[in-house]
Amino acid sequence: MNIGQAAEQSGVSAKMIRYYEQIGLISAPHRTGSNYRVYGSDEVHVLRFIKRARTLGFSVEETGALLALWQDKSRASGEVKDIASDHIAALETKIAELQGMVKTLKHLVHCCQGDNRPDCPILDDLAGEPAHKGH
Amino acid sequence: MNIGQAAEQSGVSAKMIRYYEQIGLISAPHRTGSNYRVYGSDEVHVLRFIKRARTLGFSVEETGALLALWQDKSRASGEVKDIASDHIAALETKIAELQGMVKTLKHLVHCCQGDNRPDCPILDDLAGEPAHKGH
DNA sequence: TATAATCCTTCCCATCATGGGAAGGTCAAG
DNA sequence: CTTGACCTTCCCATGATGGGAAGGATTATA
Repeated sequence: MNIGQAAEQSGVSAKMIRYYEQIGLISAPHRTGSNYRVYGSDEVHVLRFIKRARTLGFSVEETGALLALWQDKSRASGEVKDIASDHIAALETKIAELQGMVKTLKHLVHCCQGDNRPDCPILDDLAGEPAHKGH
Repeated sequence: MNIGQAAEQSGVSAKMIRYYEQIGLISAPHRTGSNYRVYGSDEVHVLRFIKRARTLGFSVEETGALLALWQDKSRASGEVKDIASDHIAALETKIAELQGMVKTLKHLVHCCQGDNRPDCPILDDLAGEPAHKGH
């Protein structure tokens, strides 16, 4: 199968398949006499694994670690659990950060009249000016 | 004041100040005879505004729009409110997405023994295999 | 005053993951 | 045998930031 089919079956674009090969995440496939990459179901399976990991927010580097563990028959599941747990913690930190932003912005929007007057507490906040009215 | 002081007083690195100038977010400051950039308190005020907006997760482009509204005395606060509201919606979408990832990962981690046995439901999920045990 | 340390300047490169597109070779169907 | 769809490699762009080199300017110290 050519790279186009492999892309379609795995959900990973042909561009990205070549990129993953280039950075060593996947190994170089066989080539036809005319230099086309040839993939089989094993390779597509690997690509699907990568796609799923990326969808779950693992970085390419983390995905590589998970892939190595997946392909290592004698691996210990503890390592995988650690990677996943670390990733959960990182995601939760990010979520908390975004929630902090939302909270602040909602407060500002709530204070803002949103009419045609130039007075705007959102801009005042950005400019570092003290709030004039509590709520 | 030189760029170093302006950076210190605004919390924006000298590198980024030059970058913001380059992309037109801020205007080019005066230069000394020896080609040093010179900043005053007005410029620092602008940089603080930018810093605050970036901290709240606005993109540089959005920050530029807010900056223009801030500097436009006849602006309507409704425009600002719209930008902020859109940004809140985008943040909330992102948060929901991350929460979805966390939920899936927590489920997988919960199912994983985390011991030295090679059996690992997390990897099985990534590989697209059906789960064997409910919970 | 001479020299060293600290600043400033521009310029290039790297990140991370992805896409766009050009120039050119290959293959299959009509 | 032509046409269109595919493949190849190579370069460039994103967004926001940092690193670092090479060289000029200023400031502090010996």
